[in-house]
Order: sequence, then structure tokens, then C-alpha cells
Amino acid sequence: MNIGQASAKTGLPAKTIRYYEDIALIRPQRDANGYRSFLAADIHKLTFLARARALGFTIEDCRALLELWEDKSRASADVKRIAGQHLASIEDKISALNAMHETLSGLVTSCAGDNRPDCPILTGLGDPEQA
Amino acid sequence: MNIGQASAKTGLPAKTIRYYEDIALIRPQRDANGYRSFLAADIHKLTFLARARALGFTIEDCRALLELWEDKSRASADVKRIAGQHLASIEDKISALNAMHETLSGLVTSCAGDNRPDCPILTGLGDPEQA
DNA sequence: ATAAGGGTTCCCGTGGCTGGAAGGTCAAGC
DNA sequence: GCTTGACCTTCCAGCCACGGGAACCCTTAT
Repeated sequence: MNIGQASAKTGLPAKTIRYYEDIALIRPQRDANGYRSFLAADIHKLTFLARARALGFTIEDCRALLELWEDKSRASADVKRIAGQHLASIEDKISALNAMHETLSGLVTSCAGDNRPDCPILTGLGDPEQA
Repeated sequence: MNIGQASAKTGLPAKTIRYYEDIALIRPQRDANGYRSFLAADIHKLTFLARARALGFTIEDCRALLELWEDKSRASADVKRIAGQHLASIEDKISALNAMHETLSGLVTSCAGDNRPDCPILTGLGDPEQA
């Protein structure tokens, strides 16, 4: 299977797949003409990567997870630890965004949004006390 | 005021302040010895930037907001539009993170996390149907 | 005179790709 | 056989918003 088909199967752009080979997440074989040749196992890995990335795991997380994935004798606790840490970092990000949202929506609500220049958003941004 | 004091006043690293000058967000004067000299207006701008960045506005958003901030005849609607768009993008990010969180916490919960190799997290990541 | 603690510029690296240039390969149509 | 177009290859540059560190200059205190 060529890279185009692999891309279609996994939903990953060809560029991304090449990049994943570059950083040694996958190691597809090569045909005589130099084209990458993707086997079922490669597709499976790419699907795994696509999904893990979509869940926000970093590339290095993915690398670790892929290793565990291939290690049939892994302890599920190892996997759970990585996933748990990532879950915590997602929670942190959500909290941070919620805080931003609260502050900003307060500012936006208080702004008339008309032709006049008075704008509590700008005032609030300039003077933290007033946010 | 030198860059160190400006940094202390605004909470922004000196590196960041130099970067902001580089990309022309601020234009502090220079002393005879070549040191940057920050006036009250510069500090005010930096404070504005620090706060807007903390709320997740991009640099280009900040540039636009700063322009409006300095334009005493601006319409508050212009400011509100930028802030509203950013608010919407924050909401998008929160939704995306919540979706990730839901999926991932489901996987994590279903994993025993012991010494056995069976791990629904890895299975779920490999096979989307089973997530 | 020297040492510490400012400041300056410059260039490289980050993460995770994405775009584009320059060129090789393959299948189809004339 | 030749061209066209779609595919594939490598490599280089750029994105965002800085941060690290080198190499050097300026100021102040001892």
C-alpha cells in the first residue's frame, strides 16, 4: 500500500505520515522504486497514532504508548499512568480555559458594542484591578 | 526605567519584552548607552499585553487591540468583535477538551491498572469502534 | 583593577506539523 | 513512442511565541 492509500485509510495527511517515519514512530518498508510500502501492521499503528493524537497525547506520549502497545507483557498500570497524567493535564487546561472564559465573558458582556468609544474590555485589559 | 525594572513591574520576562519590541508591539526609547528606556506609557502597554496574552489572545489580536486602545475615537463594537471571536474560540477549545476528557476518562476508568497486560486503553486507541 | 550584575545583539531550538520546490515513477490515452 | 497528469521522493523554509545561551558592553562597588 502506497502512502496515498495509507493516508486515505488513516485520515492522516501524507506529510504527517512521512514525519512520523522521520521521527521513527513507524518504519514502513520500501518498494524497489523507493516508494514506502505500508503493511497492515503499519496501518494499525498509524490508526493508533491518529487516535491518540486526536485525544491530545503528545508525540512522546504516543511513542511510549506504542512501545507498550507492542509489548505484549506490559502491565496495564504503565498505560494507565500515562493516560492518567494526560487526563490531569487536560483537566488543567480546561480549568485554565474556564477561568479565561469567565473573565473574558464578563468583559464582553459589559461592553455596549456600539459606536461609542467607551469600552470596558480595553479598560479591563489595561487595568487588572478593574477586570 | 531599564528592562529589568519593566520586567519586574509587568511580570513579563525581559526576553519577551525584547521580542515584543522586535515585532513592533512596543517602541521604547533608548538611552545614550543603548539601553532601552521604558516610560509609563510603555509599561502600560506591556501590562495590557501581559493581561491580554494571559487571556489567550494571540499576538495579532493583541496588536489589533492595542491599536484600538490607542485610537481614542474607536468604536467599542470593534473591540467587542475581536473579544467575541476569541471567546468563541475559547468555547471551541473547551468543548474539544471536554470531549477528549470524556473519551479518555472512560478508557482510564475501564483499565484495571494492575500487573496484567490487558488494557482497554490500548485496545480503545487501536480500535476506534471499541472506544 | 576587578568582579558582579545589569544590559546588548545574534542565532538556534522548541512541537508538530505544513507548504513548496525540484525531481523520479507510473498508468492511461493519442 | 510520447505526453499528460497523478502519484511518489527528498529537502528546505516557515509557523507561533517565545526561551537558552554565547559573546560582548556598561555600571557600580570594592
